[in-house]
Amino acid sequence: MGRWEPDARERLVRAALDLFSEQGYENTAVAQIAERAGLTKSTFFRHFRDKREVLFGGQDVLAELMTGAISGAPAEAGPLEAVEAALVATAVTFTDERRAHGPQRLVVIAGNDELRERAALKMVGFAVAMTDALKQRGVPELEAAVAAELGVLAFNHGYERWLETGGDFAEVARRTFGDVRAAVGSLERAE
Amino acid sequence: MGRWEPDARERLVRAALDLFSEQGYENTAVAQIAERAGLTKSTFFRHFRDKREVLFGGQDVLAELMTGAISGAPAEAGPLEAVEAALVATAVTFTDERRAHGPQRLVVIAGNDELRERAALKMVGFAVAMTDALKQRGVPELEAAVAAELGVLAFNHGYERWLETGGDFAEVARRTFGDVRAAVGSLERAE
DNA sequence: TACGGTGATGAGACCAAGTCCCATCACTTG
DNA sequence: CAAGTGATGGGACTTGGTCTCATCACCGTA
Repeated sequence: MGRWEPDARERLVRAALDLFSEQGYENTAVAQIAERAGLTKSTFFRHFRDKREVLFGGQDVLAELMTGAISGAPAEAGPLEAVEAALVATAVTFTDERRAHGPQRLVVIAGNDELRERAALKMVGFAVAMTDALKQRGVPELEAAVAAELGVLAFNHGYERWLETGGDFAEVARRTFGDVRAAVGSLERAE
Repeated sequence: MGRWEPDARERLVRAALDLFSEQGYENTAVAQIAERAGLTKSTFFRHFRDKREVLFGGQDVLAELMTGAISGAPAEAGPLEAVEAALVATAVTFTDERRAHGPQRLVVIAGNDELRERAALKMVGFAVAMTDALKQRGVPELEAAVAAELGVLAFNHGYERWLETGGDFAEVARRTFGDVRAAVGSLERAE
């Protein structure tokens, strides 16, 4: 796998993130990102399906980790325990490097509709993946959907918490999921 | 408000829906949709923000109905009751005409990533709107988020059910939301 | 009946996203 | 050292989306 300047993909991500922060997402052309990374437009689209995807690389891995954890959970585990295992399983991808540009990334995404749209699709993807994995364990459709949705909610809140506080993501995820479950309990008791 | 051939907007929707069904979303150019509707590309983009939006018109009205119902719910109502009221409040928009092209619309959306993306964003929009409205009632952040998410889940399942069975959407929504709440209960009891 | 105002449309230039195809270059292997 | 492989460069091309200006139908008023 020959190549001259290594890490083309990461250089593109860095360049994109910086340019988006400096001048906004829509004022940045793909050609400009490629140029700053010392590459061309062609190469950019060889690494990323489209302009948005440069900020969402590796999310398919997360979905696989989640479904794997749910399928591999002990038979006695309930749906919510399986979902918690799914969240914990994603912790391996939450590296220091990822934490470094996380906040910058969130700001950029929040500031643009196209990017929020892509983010929403990714979350739906997680929910669908977990729902299917739960159904495969014999969990009824609607219970699976609810459990998965709670999991996604905890994942998002946990991610933000992790960016603020740092530490082990598995720990943060477990705590956040516990908070979500407590919130569910409060709702049920409320009437 | 002068105009010669009336209902330009609806003609565009019809033309788009038919063309998407016949040849697929990505094989259909905006110019072609406009042509079939007896209009031009310019006019299309005057009615819809982008090509996707032709399938999602009027969804902002839904969000307003939801937040309105939550804000207007009696003070004694718990978060889940308020969310149920939000779902019921959207029923006024579920007309026979909407039910007529609903299934066709769902098939088209399911067959294309861009459209699923837009649909996902709309659902997130609902969730955020309901969460904010609940927080304004004094519901804690996380409880509000959970309640809103359960509401969106019920809304989606309810919509599909309504397309299959017909009848009053308010009725279907109430029943579906009840099912979702029951599923939550099962999850809690499961461990 | 003639007039000007208003709102919706048509027409076309223009830019950037994304696709495609082919040439080229670095590096590896026999 | 030659052939092969994988990543890149470059440019043509289509289409989504924006923008500006001209045009047309209708409405109210004098």
